[in-house]
Amino acid sequence: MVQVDRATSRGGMGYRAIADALRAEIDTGDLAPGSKVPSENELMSTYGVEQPTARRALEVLKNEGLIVARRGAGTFVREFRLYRRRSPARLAESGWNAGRSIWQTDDAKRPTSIDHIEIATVDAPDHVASVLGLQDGEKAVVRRRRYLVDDVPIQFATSYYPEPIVRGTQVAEKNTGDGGVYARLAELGCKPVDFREELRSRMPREAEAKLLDLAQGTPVILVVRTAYTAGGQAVEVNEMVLDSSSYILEYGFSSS
Amino acid sequence: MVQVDRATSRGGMGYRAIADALRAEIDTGDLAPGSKVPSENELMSTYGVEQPTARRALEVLKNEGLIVARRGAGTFVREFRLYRRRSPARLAESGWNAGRSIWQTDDAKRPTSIDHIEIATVDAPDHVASVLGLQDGEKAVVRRRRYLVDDVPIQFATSYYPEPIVRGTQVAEKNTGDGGVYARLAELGCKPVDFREELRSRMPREAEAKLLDLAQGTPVILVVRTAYTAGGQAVEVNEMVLDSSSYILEYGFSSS
DNA sequence: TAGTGGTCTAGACCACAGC
DNA sequence: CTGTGGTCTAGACCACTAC
Repeated sequence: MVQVDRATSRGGMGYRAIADALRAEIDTGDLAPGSKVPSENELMSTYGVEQPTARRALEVLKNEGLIVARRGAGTFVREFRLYRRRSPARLAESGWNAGRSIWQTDDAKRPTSIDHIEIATVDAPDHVASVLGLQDGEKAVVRRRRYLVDDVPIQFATSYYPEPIVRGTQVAEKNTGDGGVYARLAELGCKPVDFREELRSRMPREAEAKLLDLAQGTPVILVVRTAYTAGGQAVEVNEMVLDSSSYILEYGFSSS
Repeated sequence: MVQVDRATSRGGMGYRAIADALRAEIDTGDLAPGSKVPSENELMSTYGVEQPTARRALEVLKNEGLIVARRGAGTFVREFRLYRRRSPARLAESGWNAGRSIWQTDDAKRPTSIDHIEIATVDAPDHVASVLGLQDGEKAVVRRRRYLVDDVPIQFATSYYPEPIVRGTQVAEKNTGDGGVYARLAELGCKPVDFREELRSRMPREAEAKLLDLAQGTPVILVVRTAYTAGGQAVEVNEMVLDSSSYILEYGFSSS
Protein backbone atom coordinates (compact mmCIF):
# COMPACT_ATOMS: atom_id res chain seq x y z
CA MET A 1 0.00 0.00 0.00
CA VAL A 2 1.37 3.34 -1.03
CA GLN A 3 1.62 5.87 1.74
CA VAL A 4 0.87 9.40 0.51
CA ASP A 5 2.25 12.41 2.33
CA ARG A 6 -0.84 13.25 4.25
CA ALA A 7 -0.09 16.72 5.52
CA THR A 8 0.81 18.12 2.16
CA SER A 9 -0.94 16.32 -0.65
CA ARG A 10 -3.02 13.37 0.51
CA GLY A 11 -3.97 12.97 -3.09
CA GLY A 12 -6.35 15.93 -2.82
CA MET A 13 -5.76 19.58 -2.07
CA GLY A 14 -5.06 21.12 1.30
CA TYR A 15 -6.78 24.25 2.50
CA ARG A 16 -3.81 26.29 1.31
CA ALA A 17 -4.10 24.98 -2.20
CA ILE A 18 -7.82 25.71 -2.25
CA ALA A 19 -7.11 29.23 -0.99
CA ASP A 20 -4.48 29.64 -3.71
CA ALA A 21 -6.95 28.57 -6.38
CA LEU A 22 -9.60 31.02 -5.18
CA ARG A 23 -7.05 33.81 -4.80
CA ALA A 24 -5.93 33.27 -8.37
CA GLU A 25 -9.52 33.64 -9.56
CA ILE A 26 -9.80 36.89 -7.63
CA ASP A 27 -6.51 38.21 -9.01
CA THR A 28 -7.45 37.48 -12.61
CA GLY A 29 -10.87 39.00 -12.12
CA ASP A 30 -12.74 35.74 -12.73
CA LEU A 31 -14.15 36.46 -9.31
CA ALA A 32 -14.89 40.18 -9.55
CA PRO A 33 -15.24 42.51 -6.55
CA GLY A 34 -18.69 42.07 -5.03
CA SER A 35 -19.29 38.67 -6.58
CA LYS A 36 -20.08 35.57 -4.58
CA VAL A 37 -17.34 33.13 -3.69
CA PRO A 38 -18.17 29.39 -3.75
CA SER A 39 -19.87 28.34 -0.51
CA GLU A 40 -18.35 25.88 1.91
CA ASN A 41 -20.64 23.19 0.57
CA GLU A 42 -19.56 23.86 -3.00
CA LEU A 43 -15.90 23.78 -2.04
CA MET A 44 -16.45 20.48 -0.23
CA SER A 45 -17.78 18.75 -3.32
CA THR A 46 -15.45 20.54 -5.75
CA TYR A 47 -12.29 19.65 -3.89
CA GLY A 48 -13.44 16.56 -2.03
CA VAL A 49 -12.75 17.86 1.46
CA GLU A 50 -14.72 18.16 4.66
CA GLN A 51 -16.39 21.34 5.83
CA PRO A 52 -13.71 22.48 8.30
CA THR A 53 -11.10 22.24 5.56
CA ALA A 54 -13.18 24.21 3.07
CA ARG A 55 -13.78 26.68 5.83
CA ARG A 56 -10.08 27.14 6.60
CA ALA A 57 -9.42 27.97 2.95
CA LEU A 58 -11.92 30.82 3.15
CA GLU A 59 -10.44 31.85 6.49
CA VAL A 60 -7.09 32.44 4.82
CA LEU A 61 -8.58 34.80 2.27
CA LYS A 62 -10.56 36.60 4.95
CA ASN A 63 -7.36 37.24 6.85
CA GLU A 64 -5.79 38.57 3.68
CA GLY A 65 -8.64 41.04 3.41
CA LEU A 66 -9.76 39.65 0.06
CA ILE A 67 -13.23 38.38 0.97
CA VAL A 68 -15.95 39.03 3.53
CA ALA A 69 -18.48 36.52 4.84
CA ARG A 70 -22.10 37.36 5.62
CA ARG A 71 -23.70 34.66 7.69
CA GLY A 72 -26.69 33.16 6.02
CA ALA A 73 -25.97 34.97 2.79
CA GLY A 74 -22.60 33.83 1.54
CA THR A 75 -19.04 34.98 1.08
CA PHE A 76 -18.13 37.79 -1.29
CA VAL A 77 -15.09 39.34 -2.92
CA ARG A 78 -14.32 42.57 -1.16
CA GLU A 79 -14.79 45.97 -2.77
CA PHE A 80 -12.66 48.96 -1.90
CA ARG A 81 -13.46 52.63 -2.03
CA LEU A 82 -10.47 54.82 -1.30
CA TYR A 83 -10.35 58.28 0.16
CA ARG A 84 -7.34 60.54 -0.32
CA ARG A 85 -5.78 62.43 2.57
CA ARG A 86 -3.19 65.05 1.63
CA SER A 87 -0.49 66.48 3.87
CA PRO A 88 -0.03 69.33 3.75
CA ALA A 89 -3.62 69.93 2.72
CA ARG A 90 -2.61 72.60 0.21
CA LEU A 91 -1.34 69.76 -1.99
CA ALA A 92 -4.87 69.59 -3.25
CA GLU A 93 -4.23 72.71 -5.30
CA SER A 94 -2.70 72.43 -8.74
CA GLY A 95 0.99 72.34 -9.52
CA TRP A 96 3.42 69.56 -10.29
CA ASN A 97 1.34 67.68 -7.83
CA ALA A 98 -1.77 67.81 -9.94
CA GLY A 99 -0.41 65.16 -12.28
CA ARG A 100 -1.76 61.68 -12.50
CA SER A 101 -1.71 59.68 -9.31
CA ILE A 102 -0.91 56.04 -8.98
CA TRP A 103 -4.20 55.31 -7.29
CA GLN A 104 -7.36 57.07 -8.37
CA THR A 105 -9.99 58.39 -5.99
CA ASP A 106 -13.16 60.41 -6.26
CA ASP A 107 -13.43 62.06 -2.87
CA ALA A 108 -14.50 65.47 -4.12
CA LYS A 109 -18.21 64.98 -3.67
CA ARG A 110 -18.46 62.39 -0.94
CA PRO A 111 -20.26 63.64 2.15
CA THR A 112 -18.10 63.70 5.26
CA SER A 113 -19.15 64.03 8.86
CA ILE A 114 -17.97 63.68 12.44
CA ASP A 115 -19.53 61.91 15.37
CA HIS A 116 -18.64 60.58 18.81
CA ILE A 117 -17.13 63.90 19.89
CA GLU A 118 -15.73 63.75 23.41
CA ILE A 119 -13.76 66.38 25.28
CA ALA A 120 -12.01 65.90 28.60
CA THR A 121 -9.18 67.14 30.77
CA VAL A 122 -6.84 64.33 31.67
CA ASP A 123 -3.37 63.30 32.69
CA ALA A 124 -1.81 62.72 29.28
CA PRO A 125 -0.15 59.38 28.54
CA ASP A 126 3.59 59.55 29.22
CA HIS A 127 4.69 59.64 25.60
CA VAL A 128 2.31 62.51 24.87
CA ALA A 129 3.22 64.45 28.01
CA SER A 130 6.84 64.13 27.04
CA VAL A 131 6.29 65.50 23.53
CA LEU A 132 4.10 68.36 24.78
CA GLY A 133 6.66 69.17 27.46
CA LEU A 134 4.13 68.92 30.29
CA GLN A 135 5.53 69.23 33.82
CA ASP A 136 4.44 67.02 36.69
CA GLY A 137 0.81 67.69 37.48
CA GLU A 138 0.11 69.64 34.30
CA LYS A 139 -2.84 68.19 32.48
CA ALA A 140 -3.93 67.97 28.87
CA VAL A 141 -7.18 68.75 27.13
CA VAL A 142 -8.11 65.80 24.96
CA ARG A 143 -10.53 65.85 22.04
CA ARG A 144 -11.75 62.56 20.57
CA ARG A 145 -13.90 62.23 17.47
CA ARG A 146 -14.71 59.82 14.67
CA TYR A 147 -14.70 60.74 10.97
CA LEU A 148 -17.16 59.28 8.48
CA VAL A 149 -17.33 59.38 4.69
CA ASP A 150 -20.61 58.34 3.12
CA ASP A 151 -21.70 57.63 6.68
CA VAL A 152 -19.04 54.95 6.97
CA PRO A 153 -16.48 55.40 9.77
CA ILE A 154 -12.95 55.62 8.45
CA GLN A 155 -10.92 57.37 11.13
CA PHE A 156 -10.81 57.84 14.87
CA ALA A 157 -8.70 60.71 16.18
CA THR A 158 -7.52 61.75 19.63
CA SER A 159 -5.90 65.18 20.02
CA TYR A 160 -4.03 66.44 23.07
CA TYR A 161 -3.38 70.10 23.95
CA PRO A 162 -1.49 71.54 26.93
CA GLU A 163 -4.17 72.44 29.45
CA PRO A 164 -2.29 75.50 30.83
CA ILE A 165 -2.41 77.05 27.35
CA VAL A 166 -5.95 76.22 26.23
CA ARG A 167 -7.71 76.44 29.60
CA GLY A 168 -11.04 78.20 29.33
CA THR A 169 -10.88 78.63 25.54
CA GLN A 170 -12.99 77.17 22.77
CA VAL A 171 -10.34 74.50 22.30
CA ALA A 172 -11.93 72.84 25.30
CA GLU A 173 -15.46 73.18 23.93
CA LYS A 174 -17.39 71.16 21.38
CA ASN A 175 -17.70 74.06 18.98
CA THR A 176 -14.22 75.38 18.33
CA GLY A 177 -15.41 78.33 16.25
CA ASP A 178 -14.33 79.65 12.85
CA GLY A 179 -11.06 78.20 11.68
CA GLY A 180 -11.17 75.51 14.31
CA VAL A 181 -8.58 74.68 16.91
CA TYR A 182 -5.64 76.04 14.94
CA ALA A 183 -7.24 79.49 14.67
CA ARG A 184 -7.82 79.50 18.43
CA LEU A 185 -4.22 78.48 19.08
CA ALA A 186 -3.06 81.33 16.82
CA GLU A 187 -5.09 83.80 18.89
CA LEU A 188 -3.36 82.45 21.97
CA GLY A 189 0.01 83.25 20.43
CA CYS A 190 0.67 79.59 19.70
CA LYS A 191 0.07 79.35 15.97
CA PRO A 192 1.09 75.95 14.64
CA VAL A 193 3.45 76.36 11.69
CA ASP A 194 5.58 73.22 11.58
CA PHE A 195 4.23 69.72 11.49
CA ARG A 196 5.59 66.25 11.87
CA GLU A 197 3.63 63.13 11.07
CA GLU A 198 4.79 59.69 12.18
CA LEU A 199 3.14 56.63 10.68
CA ARG A 200 2.86 52.95 11.49
CA SER A 201 0.62 50.14 10.37
CA ARG A 202 -0.50 47.03 12.22
CA MET A 203 -3.52 44.84 12.74
CA PRO A 204 -6.21 46.52 14.83
CA ARG A 205 -6.94 45.99 18.50
CA GLU A 206 -10.45 44.72 19.15
CA ALA A 207 -11.71 48.15 20.23
CA GLU A 208 -10.33 49.75 17.07
CA ALA A 209 -11.92 47.11 14.86
CA LYS A 210 -15.28 47.72 16.49
CA LEU A 211 -15.07 51.51 16.36
CA LEU A 212 -14.17 51.52 12.67
CA ASP A 213 -16.33 48.52 11.79
CA LEU A 214 -13.33 46.82 10.21
CA ALA A 215 -13.60 43.61 8.25
CA GLN A 216 -11.28 40.76 9.16
CA GLY A 217 -7.90 41.16 7.48
CA THR A 218 -7.95 44.95 7.52
CA PRO A 219 -4.92 46.69 9.04
CA VAL A 220 -5.06 50.13 10.59
CA ILE A 221 -2.69 52.98 9.87
CA LEU A 222 -1.60 54.96 12.89
CA VAL A 223 -0.78 58.58 12.17
CA VAL A 224 0.57 60.79 14.92
CA ARG A 225 0.75 64.46 14.02
CA THR A 226 2.69 66.86 16.19
CA ALA A 227 2.20 70.59 15.61
CA TYR A 228 4.86 73.12 16.59
CA THR A 229 4.84 76.88 16.97
CA ALA A 230 7.46 79.06 15.26
CA GLY A 231 9.28 78.94 18.58
CA GLY A 232 9.50 75.18 18.38
CA GLN A 233 6.98 74.43 21.08
CA ALA A 234 4.72 71.43 20.54
CA VAL A 235 1.10 72.53 21.03
CA GLU A 236 -0.81 69.56 19.68
CA VAL A 237 -0.40 65.81 19.45
CA ASN A 238 -3.05 64.18 17.31
CA GLU A 239 -3.17 60.39 17.29
CA MET A 240 -5.23 59.07 14.41
CA VAL A 241 -6.35 55.53 13.69
CA LEU A 242 -7.23 55.03 10.03
CA ASP A 243 -9.08 52.24 8.28
CA SER A 244 -6.39 51.17 5.82
CA SER A 245 -8.97 49.86 3.37
CA SER A 246 -10.42 53.36 3.01
CA TYR A 247 -7.36 55.55 2.78
CA ILE A 248 -4.63 56.69 0.50
CA LEU A 249 -2.22 59.08 2.16
CA GLU A 250 -0.35 61.60 0.08
CA TYR A 251 2.69 63.63 1.03
CA GLY A 252 4.59 66.12 -1.06
CA PHE A 253 7.87 67.90 -0.56
CA SER A 254 10.66 69.58 -2.48
CA SER A 255 14.40 69.29 -2.18
CA SER A 256 15.66 72.39 -0.33
CA MET B 1 -32.75 20.05 31.35
CA VAL B 2 -31.22 23.44 30.86
CA GLN B 3 -30.14 24.15 27.32
CA VAL B 4 -26.97 26.27 27.22
CA ASP B 5 -26.20 28.42 24.21
CA ARG B 6 -23.62 26.20 22.66
CA ALA B 7 -22.01 28.44 20.12
CA THR B 8 -21.28 31.18 22.60
CA SER B 9 -20.80 29.80 26.05
CA ARG B 10 -21.36 26.03 26.30
CA GLY B 11 -20.47 26.40 29.93
CA GLY B 12 -16.78 26.71 28.98
CA MET B 13 -14.95 29.27 26.91
CA GLY B 14 -14.95 29.57 23.15
CA TYR B 15 -11.79 30.12 21.16
CA ARG B 16 -12.50 33.85 21.12
CA ALA B 17 -12.66 34.04 24.90
CA ILE B 18 -9.40 32.13 25.19
CA ALA B 19 -7.81 34.49 22.68
CA ASP B 20 -9.14 37.45 24.68
CA ALA B 21 -7.64 36.07 27.88
CA LEU B 22 -4.24 35.57 26.28
CA ARG B 23 -4.37 38.98 24.58
CA ALA B 24 -5.07 40.61 27.91
CA GLU B 25 -2.00 38.94 29.39
CA ILE B 26 0.07 40.27 26.50
CA ASP B 27 -1.34 43.78 26.85
CA THR B 28 -0.63 43.95 30.56
CA GLY B 29 2.86 42.57 30.05
CA ASP B 30 2.21 39.38 32.03
CA LEU B 31 3.26 37.74 28.81
CA ALA B 32 6.27 39.84 27.82
CA PRO B 33 7.64 40.13 24.27
CA GLY B 34 9.72 37.06 23.50
CA SER B 35 8.18 34.91 26.22
CA LYS B 36 6.49 31.60 25.57
CA VAL B 37 2.73 31.42 25.21
CA PRO B 38 0.93 28.38 26.70
CA SER B 39 1.08 25.43 24.30
CA GLU B 40 -1.99 23.92 22.71
CA ASN B 41 -1.83 21.08 25.23
CA GLU B 42 -1.73 23.51 28.14
CA LEU B 43 -4.66 25.48 26.77
CA MET B 44 -6.63 22.26 26.33
CA SER B 45 -6.33 21.34 30.00
CA THR B 46 -6.58 24.90 31.30
CA TYR B 47 -9.77 25.69 29.44
CA GLY B 48 -11.17 22.21 28.97
CA VAL B 49 -11.31 22.31 25.18
CA GLU B 50 -10.07 20.09 22.39
CA GLN B 51 -6.91 20.75 20.40
CA PRO B 52 -8.52 22.38 17.35
CA THR B 53 -10.26 24.88 19.62
CA ALA B 54 -7.09 25.75 21.52
CA ARG B 55 -5.41 26.04 18.17
CA ARG B 56 -7.97 28.49 16.82
CA ALA B 57 -7.45 30.74 19.80
CA LEU B 58 -3.75 30.99 18.96
CA GLU B 59 -4.65 31.46 15.30
CA VAL B 60 -6.54 34.62 16.18
CA LEU B 61 -3.53 36.14 17.91
CA LYS B 62 -1.26 35.13 15.06
CA ASN B 63 -3.49 36.95 12.64
CA GLU B 64 -3.37 39.98 14.89
CA GLY B 65 0.40 39.89 14.67
CA LEU B 66 0.79 39.43 18.40
CA ILE B 67 2.43 36.00 18.49
CA VAL B 68 4.54 33.76 16.28
CA ALA B 69 4.64 29.97 16.28
CA ARG B 70 7.79 27.93 15.77
CA ARG B 71 6.97 24.32 15.00
CA GLY B 72 8.48 21.97 17.49
CA ALA B 73 9.53 24.80 19.77
CA GLY B 74 6.43 26.64 20.85
CA THR B 75 4.57 29.90 20.37
CA PHE B 76 6.02 33.22 21.47
CA VAL B 77 4.98 36.80 22.01
CA ARG B 78 6.27 38.85 19.14
CA GLU B 79 9.07 41.39 19.48
CA PHE B 80 9.31 44.46 17.33
CA ARG B 81 12.32 46.44 16.25
CA LEU B 82 11.42 49.58 14.37
CA TYR B 83 13.39 51.47 11.77
CA ARG B 84 12.69 55.11 11.00
CA ARG B 85 12.36 56.38 7.45
CA ARG B 86 12.28 60.16 7.02
CA SER B 87 10.91 62.07 4.08
CA PRO B 88 12.46 64.34 3.12
CA ALA B 89 15.67 62.77 4.38
CA ARG B 90 17.00 66.11 5.60
CA LEU B 91 14.50 65.82 8.45
CA ALA B 92 17.19 63.83 10.19
CA GLU B 93 19.05 67.05 10.89
CA SER B 94 18.21 69.11 13.93
CA GLY B 95 15.52 71.75 14.17
CA TRP B 96 12.00 71.73 15.54
CA ASN B 97 11.97 68.23 14.22
CA ALA B 98 14.67 67.01 16.55
CA GLY B 99 12.29 66.97 19.48
CA ARG B 100 10.99 63.84 21.08
CA SER B 101 9.21 61.41 18.83
CA ILE B 102 6.18 59.37 19.70
CA TRP B 103 7.93 56.14 18.85
CA GLN B 104 11.57 55.64 19.68
CA THR B 105 14.06 53.95 17.38
CA ASP B 106 17.78 53.33 17.36
CA ASP B 107 18.58 53.06 13.67
CA ALA B 108 21.79 55.06 13.78
CA LYS B 109 24.17 52.15 14.01
CA ARG B 110 22.27 49.31 12.48
CA PRO B 111 23.98 47.87 9.41
CA THR B 112 21.97 48.24 6.21
CA SER B 113 22.49 46.49 2.91
CA ILE B 114 20.88 45.76 -0.42
CA ASP B 115 20.48 42.50 -2.30
CA HIS B 116 18.46 40.97 -5.12
CA ILE B 117 19.38 43.80 -7.49
CA GLU B 118 17.75 43.36 -10.90
CA ILE B 119 17.76 45.75 -13.83
CA ALA B 120 15.69 45.38 -16.97
CA THR B 121 14.11 47.30 -19.82
CA VAL B 122 10.40 46.62 -19.98
CA ASP B 123 7.00 47.84 -21.04
CA ALA B 124 5.93 49.68 -17.90
CA PRO B 125 2.60 48.79 -16.29
CA ASP B 126 -0.16 51.11 -17.49
CA HIS B 127 -0.43 53.17 -14.33
CA VAL B 128 3.33 53.79 -14.34
CA ALA B 129 3.50 54.58 -18.06
CA SER B 130 0.73 57.09 -17.55
CA VAL B 131 2.52 58.88 -14.72
CA LEU B 132 5.85 58.92 -16.56
CA GLY B 133 4.11 60.17 -19.70
CA LEU B 134 5.44 57.35 -21.86
CA GLN B 135 4.13 57.20 -25.40
CA ASP B 136 3.11 54.00 -27.13
CA GLY B 137 6.13 51.80 -27.62
CA GLU B 138 8.36 53.78 -25.25
CA LYS B 139 9.84 51.53 -22.65
CA ALA B 140 10.99 51.96 -19.08
CA VAL B 141 14.17 50.96 -17.29
CA VAL B 142 13.23 49.16 -14.12
CA ARG B 143 15.46 48.63 -11.09
CA ARG B 144 14.42 46.17 -8.41
CA ARG B 145 16.20 45.63 -5.11
CA ARG B 146 15.63 44.51 -1.57
CA TYR B 147 16.74 46.43 1.52
CA LEU B 148 17.95 44.74 4.67
CA VAL B 149 18.67 46.04 8.17
CA ASP B 150 20.66 43.76 10.45
CA ASP B 151 20.51 41.30 7.55
CA VAL B 152 16.72 41.16 7.87
CA PRO B 153 14.73 42.12 4.77
CA ILE B 154 12.44 45.06 5.43
CA GLN B 155 11.69 46.59 2.04
CA PHE B 156 11.41 45.66 -1.59
CA ALA B 157 11.53 48.48 -4.11
CA THR B 158 10.85 48.74 -7.83
CA SER B 159 11.84 51.94 -9.64
CA TYR B 160 10.88 52.92 -13.16
CA TYR B 161 12.67 55.47 -15.37
CA PRO B 162 11.79 56.62 -18.90
CA GLU B 163 14.04 54.57 -21.16
CA PRO B 164 14.45 57.37 -23.78
CA ILE B 165 16.03 59.54 -21.09
CA VAL B 166 18.27 57.09 -19.26
CA ARG B 167 19.26 54.88 -22.20
CA GLY B 168 22.95 53.96 -22.11
CA THR B 169 23.62 55.69 -18.78
CA GLN B 170 24.61 54.31 -15.42
CA VAL B 171 20.95 54.45 -14.42
CA ALA B 172 20.65 51.23 -16.38
CA GLU B 173 23.67 49.63 -14.72
CA LYS B 174 24.13 47.93 -11.39
CA ASN B 175 26.60 50.49 -10.16
CA THR B 176 24.95 53.88 -10.52
CA GLY B 177 28.08 55.81 -9.45
CA ASP B 178 28.60 58.60 -6.94
CA GLY B 179 25.37 60.19 -5.77
CA GLY B 180 23.32 57.39 -7.25
CA VAL B 181 20.51 57.61 -9.74
CA TYR B 182 19.48 61.16 -8.80
CA ALA B 183 22.96 62.50 -9.55
CA ARG B 184 22.88 60.79 -12.96
CA LEU B 185 19.45 62.24 -13.71
CA ALA B 186 20.77 65.69 -12.76
CA GLU B 187 23.62 65.29 -15.26
CA LEU B 188 21.04 64.44 -17.89
CA GLY B 189 19.25 67.72 -17.20
CA CYS B 190 16.47 65.97 -15.33
CA LYS B 191 17.27 66.73 -11.72
CA PRO B 192 14.44 65.61 -9.44
CA VAL B 193 13.37 68.47 -7.18
CA ASP B 194 9.75 67.79 -6.27
CA PHE B 195 8.46 64.60 -4.75
CA ARG B 196 5.13 63.04 -4.09
CA GLU B 197 4.65 59.96 -1.96
CA GLU B 198 1.38 58.03 -1.94
CA LEU B 199 0.81 55.44 0.77
CA ARG B 200 -1.49 52.50 1.36
CA SER B 201 -1.51 49.56 3.70
CA ARG B 202 -2.97 46.10 3.26
CA MET B 203 -2.21 42.47 3.97
CA PRO B 204 0.59 41.10 1.81
CA ARG B 205 0.29 38.97 -1.27
CA GLU B 206 1.98 35.60 -0.94
CA ALA B 207 5.00 36.68 -2.99
CA GLU B 208 5.45 39.77 -0.83
CA ALA B 209 5.22 37.76 2.37
CA LYS B 210 7.89 35.39 1.12
CA LEU B 211 10.22 38.13 -0.14
CA LEU B 212 10.08 40.02 3.14
CA ASP B 213 9.85 36.91 5.32
CA LEU B 214 6.73 38.29 6.98
CA ALA B 215 5.10 36.66 9.96
CA GLN B 216 1.39 35.95 9.81
CA GLY B 217 -0.64 39.01 10.74
CA THR B 218 1.87 41.49 9.37
CA PRO B 219 0.55 44.11 6.93
CA VAL B 220 2.68 45.76 4.29
CA ILE B 221 2.88 49.47 3.62
CA LEU B 222 2.94 50.44 -0.03
CA VAL B 223 4.79 53.65 -0.76
CA VAL B 224 4.87 55.04 -4.27
CA ARG B 225 7.27 57.93 -4.75
CA THR B 226 7.09 60.02 -7.89
CA ALA B 227 9.97 62.40 -8.60
CA TYR B 228 9.51 65.49 -10.77
CA THR B 229 11.95 67.86 -12.45
CA ALA B 230 11.66 71.62 -11.99
CA GLY B 231 9.77 71.56 -15.30
CA GLY B 232 7.17 69.25 -13.79
CA GLN B 233 8.19 66.15 -15.69
CA ALA B 234 7.98 62.86 -13.82
CA VAL B 235 11.31 61.07 -14.15
CA GLU B 236 10.98 58.31 -11.58
CA VAL B 237 8.25 56.16 -10.10
CA ASN B 238 9.45 54.09 -7.18
CA GLU B 239 7.06 51.48 -5.82
CA MET B 240 8.12 50.28 -2.38
CA VAL B 241 6.73 47.44 -0.31
CA LEU B 242 7.58 47.83 3.38
CA ASP B 243 7.37 45.37 6.24
CA SER B 244 5.01 47.29 8.52
CA SER B 245 6.42 45.60 11.61
CA SER B 246 9.84 47.11 10.90
CA TYR B 247 9.01 50.66 9.91
CA ILE B 248 8.05 54.01 11.24
CA LEU B 249 7.59 56.60 8.52
CA GLU B 250 8.13 60.23 9.30
CA TYR B 251 7.07 63.25 7.28
CA GLY B 252 7.57 66.89 8.07
CA PHE B 253 6.23 70.07 6.52
CA SER B 254 5.52 73.68 7.30
CA SER B 255 2.46 75.80 6.66
CA SER B 256 2.63 78.22 3.69
C1' DT C 1 -37.64 26.04 5.42
C1' DA C 2 -33.40 25.47 3.05
C1' DG C 3 -28.93 27.06 2.68
C1' DT C 4 -24.98 29.54 4.51
C1' DG C 5 -21.55 30.67 7.64
C1' DG C 6 -19.80 29.80 12.73
C1' DT C 7 -18.41 26.75 16.61
C1' DC C 8 -17.04 22.51 18.71
C1' DT C 9 -15.81 17.52 19.69
C1' DA C 10 -12.99 13.32 19.19
C1' DG C 11 -9.50 11.32 17.26
C1' DA C 12 -5.81 10.61 13.87
C1' DC C 13 -1.40 11.44 11.66
C1' DC C 14 2.56 14.43 9.97
C1' DA C 15 6.72 17.53 10.45
C1' DC C 16 9.93 19.66 13.15
C1' DA C 17 12.90 21.24 17.39
C1' DG C 18 15.33 20.19 21.29
C1' DC C 19 16.99 17.20 24.63
C1' DC D 1 12.26 10.20 22.08
C1' DT D 2 8.98 13.62 23.57
C1' DG D 3 6.52 17.62 22.97
C1' DT D 4 5.13 21.21 19.87
C1' DG D 5 2.75 23.10 16.14
C1' DG D 6 0.21 21.82 11.48
C1' DT D 7 -3.33 19.29 8.80
C1' DC D 8 -7.38 16.57 8.10
C1' DT D 9 -11.68 13.65 8.76
C1' DA D 10 -16.41 12.79 10.33
C1' DG D 11 -20.08 14.38 12.32
C1' DA D 12 -22.84 17.46 15.24
C1' DC D 13 -25.32 21.63 16.41
C1' DC D 14 -26.13 26.79 16.38
C1' DA D 15 -27.32 31.42 14.29
C1' DC D 16 -28.59 34.02 10.65
C1' DT D 17 -30.52 35.29 5.78
C1' DA D 18 -33.32 34.93 2.07
C1' DC D 19 -37.12 33.02 0.09
